[in-house]
Amino acid sequence: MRNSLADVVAAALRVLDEQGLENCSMRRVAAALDVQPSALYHHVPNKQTLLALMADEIVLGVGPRVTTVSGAGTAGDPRRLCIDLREAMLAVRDGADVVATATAFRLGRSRIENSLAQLVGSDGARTLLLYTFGHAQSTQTHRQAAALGALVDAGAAVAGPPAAAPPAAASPAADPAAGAITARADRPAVDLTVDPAVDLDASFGRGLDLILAGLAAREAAEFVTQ
Amino acid sequence: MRNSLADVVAAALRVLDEQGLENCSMRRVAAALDVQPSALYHHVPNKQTLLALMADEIVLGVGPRVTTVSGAGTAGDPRRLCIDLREAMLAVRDGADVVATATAFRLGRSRIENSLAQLVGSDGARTLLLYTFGHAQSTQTHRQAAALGALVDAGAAVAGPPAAAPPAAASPAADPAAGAITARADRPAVDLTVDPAVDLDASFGRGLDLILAGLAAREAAEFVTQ
DNA sequence: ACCTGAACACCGTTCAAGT
DNA sequence: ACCTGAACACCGTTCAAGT
Repeated sequence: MRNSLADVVAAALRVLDEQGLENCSMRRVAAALDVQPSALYHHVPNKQTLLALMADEIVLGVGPRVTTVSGAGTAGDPRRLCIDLREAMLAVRDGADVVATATAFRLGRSRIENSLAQLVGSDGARTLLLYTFGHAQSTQTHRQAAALGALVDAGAAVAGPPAAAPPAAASPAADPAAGAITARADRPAVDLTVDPAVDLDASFGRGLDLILAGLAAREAAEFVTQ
Repeated sequence: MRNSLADVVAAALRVLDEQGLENCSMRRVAAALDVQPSALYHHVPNKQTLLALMADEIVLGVGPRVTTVSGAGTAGDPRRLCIDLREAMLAVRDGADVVATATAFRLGRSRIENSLAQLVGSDGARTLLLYTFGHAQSTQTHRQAAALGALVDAGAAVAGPPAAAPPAAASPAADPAAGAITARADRPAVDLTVDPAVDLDASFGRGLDLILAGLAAREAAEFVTQ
């Protein structure tokens, strides 16, 4: 016996984290295992299935915390669950895309959506889940773009009038009016990745609170109606 | 003069809608224009830029409705705007993925996020926007999987014990406990695409209302605090 | 059970060259 | 300005065959 399915999934996750989703090919996963590409098809019927298994692995540790210790982490906090989910996805490169896509297939039947549903009902669960996916995917894409832009941007100063929309990655300040202000300082553009105007972790928390406030308001309304 | 940039974008959108994102290759777009693949690079520096232009086109008509006619559509309704945005994305195959990815690059600077921000503030805007993206992407992926599963599923009845997770598209009822109940009726599984347990359009509306309720609650709280 | 080797029908992008 | 033709370094998947 040489490689197990678990080996394949683990190798695929390594490749994903190191090279990103667009470079996470069956051929590269095979290479990481020192094996021919065709060997993977003994373990997995196709790439889509492998991606689904990777998604399961990424969110494996995420679930309701049933530690009955009184204190910070109360049992079954929906806010905590969403934050944990987001962090698990952000922990591996392009993890949000992989998990969101795989979960969409089983919409309404995923383990995490069910956990959330027990805490806040099915409408609240789906809203929280899909908001979390949307925010995580945006965060991850935005950060990668910023990181890539920071590498490119010394050479990208003046390139002539762009006939249409400029390539997204090249121009951090996409607004043409702001271009003249920001462009062409001699200092390297250090703070692109940080971008204090958009602290995405804090932004996520505020959105979460907004949804939870909506749930609380609904509960209060139902109480009055009774 | 033969093809303009607009021609290229239009052709790309046609290919996207007919063949889906994974088949929307530069080579196929070129073929749709009766042109060599290399010709596209006269209009566009790379595929990513083309996708961004397609995204802009998909959401072109979406914006605050400033019709001052008293009645159904009041000026600048955030709920209407999100629904319009979602419908515009769902109207073209894989449109949600394309738009969500392109918008992530300009997070905080997109036209639609700004429109929303004027109505509900920046936190509310981002929450609504990213929830809308998350829900639309899930909806679109789920529907495509269901449609695909409906084609396959006659032959997919019994295939032996799946060592790990089964390919997502093949098994509509992923829960192993539910399998014995649902599996192997002689009738064709007609209602897979409809799936009344998950009416995703209504689901989206309820989540939207939840977020808007949270915003209203926050406003009320601030009013009290003053 | 797990893998090799070869093949098939594809990709995005570059570049010299044409009109 | 817009396009061709050829090339480069890749894809996912299949299939007969080996051990």
